[in-house]
Amino acid sequence: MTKCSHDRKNIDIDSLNERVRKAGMKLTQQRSQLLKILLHHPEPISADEIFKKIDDKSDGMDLVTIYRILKKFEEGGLVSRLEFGDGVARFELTLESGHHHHHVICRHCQRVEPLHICDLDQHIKMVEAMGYKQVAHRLDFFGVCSRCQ
Amino acid sequence: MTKCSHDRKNIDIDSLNERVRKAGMKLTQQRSQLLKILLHHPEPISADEIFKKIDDKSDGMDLVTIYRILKKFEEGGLVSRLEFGDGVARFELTLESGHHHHHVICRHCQRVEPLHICDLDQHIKMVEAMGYKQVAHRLDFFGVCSRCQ
DNA sequence: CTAAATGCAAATCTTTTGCACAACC
DNA sequence: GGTTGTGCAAAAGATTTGCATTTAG
Repeated sequence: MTKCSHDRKNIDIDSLNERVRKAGMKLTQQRSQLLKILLHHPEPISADEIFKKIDDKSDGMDLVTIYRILKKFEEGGLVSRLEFGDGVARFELTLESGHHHHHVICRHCQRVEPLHICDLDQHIKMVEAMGYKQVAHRLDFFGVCSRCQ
Repeated sequence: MTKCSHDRKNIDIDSLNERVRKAGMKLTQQRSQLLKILLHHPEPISADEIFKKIDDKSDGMDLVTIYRILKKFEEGGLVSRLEFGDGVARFELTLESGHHHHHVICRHCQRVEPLHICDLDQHIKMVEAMGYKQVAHRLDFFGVCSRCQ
């Protein structure tokens, strides 16, 4: 039902690296390392989680650097910042060409699953009718997943 | 178009106080003061904004107390916690009996406007079909409001 | 009276900033 | 070579916790 893993396979490190350069950023060892982690992580991941993943491999990269790269990548449109309400920002690769999805978050285990439907045209039209331009939206579902019930 | 101010008038301090007691909490001076502020504030408001409102009147209540009350109120279902992505949690009174609304946030001035339509039945059914129980959702729109364009 | 709530101080957690050094193009 | 990025230390901002004192019921 979800196309997540399928989509993910269509992104490779090379095209990501190219997107870094296209955005006018230098491609450092740290940045490609971070891209690899994002690419292979199935769910939105926080700066600290990334840091711990790297730390385990005694292959240092500073937490500060992670924050800075994530901010740069967000500005460059490579990653999207998500907040699910627990005070920690999580990040995921922005898929190409307007691919757009939402999230289902388990209230119990915090696991995140993507939801690949989005039919909010009438909502968006209404917001535009209220006078807003450049309307974007965020839609998340919270529930208790089958494993946690 | 929005029913916000209308709905708000239908809530009075007395019924709020009653909800505090029903939730098994003591009704302190600080709590009813906080309720009044929430009642008369048209948009979701942060703990610090509440603190400053009170501070202006030289009528002290500790910031810590505000955080503690808001957490209690959230547990008791009196207020809803919202996060719009700037790292600050904002709160609003939970309107009674399933009244449900969303938000339109101006990317420029951060002003929040309520949106009183919600027609996501098919989305919710889909999430339930994925195995989730107790499905709730959050939908926010971001745009540039007419004043800021 | 007694459990619950508050105030104050200090801690914690996430994220940001300053500055010297290193790396990419 | 010069701009851009990184590491380290320290700061900043939001939120939480410990503990003694106060207050609602």
